[in-house]
Amino acid sequence: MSKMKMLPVQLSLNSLNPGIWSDVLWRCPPAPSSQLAELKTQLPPSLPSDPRLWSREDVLVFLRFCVREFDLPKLDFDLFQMNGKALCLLTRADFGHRCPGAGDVLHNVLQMLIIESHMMQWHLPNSPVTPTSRYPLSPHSHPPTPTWPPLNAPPENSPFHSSAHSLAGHHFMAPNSVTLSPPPSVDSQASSPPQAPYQNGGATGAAPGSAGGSAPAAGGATNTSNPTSSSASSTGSNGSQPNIMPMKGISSASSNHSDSEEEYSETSGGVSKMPPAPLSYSTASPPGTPILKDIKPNWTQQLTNSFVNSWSQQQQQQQQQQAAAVAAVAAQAQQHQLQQQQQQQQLPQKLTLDNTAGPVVTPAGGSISAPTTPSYMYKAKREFFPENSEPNTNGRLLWDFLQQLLNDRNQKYSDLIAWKCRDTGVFKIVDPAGLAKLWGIQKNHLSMNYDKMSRALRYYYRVNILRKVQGERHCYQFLRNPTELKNIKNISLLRQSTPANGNGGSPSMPQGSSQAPGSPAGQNWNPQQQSQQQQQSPQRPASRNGPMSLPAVAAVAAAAAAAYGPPPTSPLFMHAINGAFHYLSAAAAGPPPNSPALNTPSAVGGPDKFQFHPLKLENGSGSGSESAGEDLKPTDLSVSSKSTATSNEDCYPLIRNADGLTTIKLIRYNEHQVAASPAGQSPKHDDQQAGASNASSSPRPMDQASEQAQPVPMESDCNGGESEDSFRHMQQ
DNA sequence: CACCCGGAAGGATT
DNA sequence: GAATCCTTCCGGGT
Repeated sequence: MSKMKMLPVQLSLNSLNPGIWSDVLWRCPPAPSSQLAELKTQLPPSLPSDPRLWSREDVLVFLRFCVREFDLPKLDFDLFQMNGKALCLLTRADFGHRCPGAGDVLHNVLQMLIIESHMMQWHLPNSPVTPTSRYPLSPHSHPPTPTWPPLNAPPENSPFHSSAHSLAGHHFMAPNSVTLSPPPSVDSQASSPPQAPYQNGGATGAAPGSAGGSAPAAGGATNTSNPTSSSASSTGSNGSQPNIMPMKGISSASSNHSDSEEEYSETSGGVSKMPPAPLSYSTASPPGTPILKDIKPNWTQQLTNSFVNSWSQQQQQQQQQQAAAVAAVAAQAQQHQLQQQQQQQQLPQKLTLDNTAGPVVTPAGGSISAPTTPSYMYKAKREFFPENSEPNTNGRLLWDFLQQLLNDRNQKYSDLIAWKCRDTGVFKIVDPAGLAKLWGIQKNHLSMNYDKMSRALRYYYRVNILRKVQGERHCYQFLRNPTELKNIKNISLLRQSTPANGNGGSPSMPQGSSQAPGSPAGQNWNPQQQSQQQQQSPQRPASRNGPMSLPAVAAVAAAAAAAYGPPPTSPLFMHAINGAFHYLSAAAAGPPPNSPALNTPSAVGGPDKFQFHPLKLENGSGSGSESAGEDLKPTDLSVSSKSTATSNEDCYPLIRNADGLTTIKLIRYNEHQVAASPAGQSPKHDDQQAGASNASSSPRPMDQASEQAQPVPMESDCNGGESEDSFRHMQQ
C-alpha cells in the first residue's frame, strides 16, 4: 500500500547523490526508485521489461499485479484492452479516467518501467524518441500531463539508477519520448535557416526510429514508425491519445536540439562547420517537426562525440560526462579545448549542478517548488510545467536564459557568459557567437547569431530589464533581478512603465499598474542603476519551474541528439529536465532552489550565484523584508538583502504591493541622480534607463545620462569593485 | 570591421 | 484577434 502510492510519488531524493542524479536525469529519465526496483522484481517474470512490448495479456497481467501489489481499487480491465504500446501512450489522465482511484499509481508505475526500459535502450542509436515540440512543455501551453513522475523517482538507490548510469545512454527520453508533443514552431526553425535539411534526409532517418517519440501529435505520424520506441511511435501513430503531453515535452526537446545544433553550426559562424553529413540520429523528424533537420554534422558530431564521450565516462564518471556534454556545447561555441578541460574537470559537476542550482529564481510563490511533499510528483510536474499561466519561462525568454547561464552554480557557461559583477547585475558575454548559438538552440532558431540576439537584448532596454554597459563590449547589466522579472508576467508592463520613466521618476513603472508602492516587484538588481524599477504590476508569482539550466540541458540534449538521434529539443526538453532536475535536486538538496526557503538570505546563497544582492529594502526592515518576504518572497535576490531600509543613498525602498511583491523604487534616484550622477559616475550607463524610458519615444535613450544618471556602478568591471561597493552602499 | 543602436516588419506563441 | 516576445533586416553611428 504505502508502496503503492509512494512508489510513484515518492522519491527518496535525499539519499541521492545530487550529482549523479542530475547526470542521470540529463540523460535519462529519472531512474526508478529503489522501490521501483523492488517492484520490478515482483513483476511477473513473463512480462517483458519494456512495457511497450507487452501484449494485451501482459497488460492485464501488469494491471492485476498493480492492483494486487498496490492494493488498488478494482479496475475495469476491459478498459485496458490494449497492448503495451498503447498502454504506454496513455496519459495520466487517461489512466485516471479508466481507473479513477488508481490511475496515478498505474501511470507512475508504468512510467517508471518505461523509463527504465528506455534507459536501457537509450543508447540505441535509433531510439524512438522524437520530439518535436519545443516549447510544448511550456507550462502554459500544455496542460497537463503528468508524465514526469518517473522523473521524480529519485534514483538514489535504485538500482535503476545505477543501471542507468551504466546504460547511460538510455536516454531519459524514453518515457517522455513517448508522448510527443506537437512541434511548436517547427517551421520557424526550419524556416529559419536555409539550412539544409539535414535531417536525415529529411526523412529524418532518425525519425523513424526516433520517431516514435516525438511525432508530434499533429504530425502524428511523422515517424512514429519506430518500433522500438514503440511508445513513442505508438503515440504518434495512435494519435489516439492526445494527451501525451508530458512526454512530448521531452521528445520535443530533443528534436529541438537538433535544430539548434544545426544552427549552431551555421550560426556559430562556423564555430564548427560541419559537413553536411547528416547525423546519424534518427530523429524522427516529422516534417513538421523542427527538430533536427538542420543539424549540421560537424556540430552535431562534436556534440555527439563530446556527449558520447562524456557518456562513457559517465559510466565511469557520471558527472563528468554530462559536464562534457554541456561543455561541448559551450565549447563548441568557442573552444573545443575548453570543452575538454571542462569535461574532464568541471563538466561533471556542471550539469548536475546546474540543475540543482538552476533555478535560481523562484517564482514568487515559493510554493512552486514544493517538491518535497509527497504528492510532489504531481506538484512537481506542475511546477515544471506549470499549467498555470505562470510565466515560467524556463529559459524561453532571453533574460531568463541568460540568468540561468549566469547563475549556473558550476559556472559551466562561464565561457559563454559571466558575471562581471553579480551584485550589480553586470555581466559580460564572453563568447557572443557561442552564446547566440546556444540561444538559438534554445529557441530553435537555427540562424541565430549575436547580432540578432543582441537586438533582442536591446529590446530589453526599453523595458528596463537590461542596459548596456557602455564602453565595454558585450557587457550588459540587468536592471531587474530574475525574481522580479519572473513576477512580471508581461514585460509589456514594464514597457508601459517605460515611457513613464522618463525620468521622472520611475520611469518605468507602470504606474498604473501598481506600481505603486505596493507593487513592487522585487528587487532590482542593481539598485542603483536601475532605474527604477518599476514594478510590475501584476505580478504573479509565478510558479516557475525554474531551475534548470537550460543551456546545460540544451547542450546535453544537443549532444544526445547528435549522438542518439532525436535530440531533445530544447524547451521541452529542458523543461522536462528541469522538472526532473528540480525535483531531484529538491529532493536531494532539500528545498528546491526556488523554494521559499531559499529566499531567505542564507538561502540565497544557495545557489551560489544567485544572490543578487539586490537590495532589498523593504519597507519594513531588512529583515522585515523577509517578513515581507513571506509575502514577497522575492526570492533570491531579495534574500541577500540586507538592505535595510536604510536609506542609503541609492537604496530603493521596496514597496510591497498587494500581491506581496516587493518593488524597489528608486527614490533617491532622482535626486541623486541629479546630483551625483550626472557626470559622474556612470559614465555611460545612463542609457539604460534612458533607454527604457525613452526608448520608445526618444531616439536614443542612451544619452540621457542625465535622466537616470544613476550612480550606477556598472562600469564594466564591476568586479566587485566599485560597483559592488556602491551597490553595497546602497544597500546599506 | 566589429560592435552597437533602434526602427520596422513579421512570425510564433499565448 | 490582440498582445507579447522576439527574430530578422536594415541603415546608421562609433
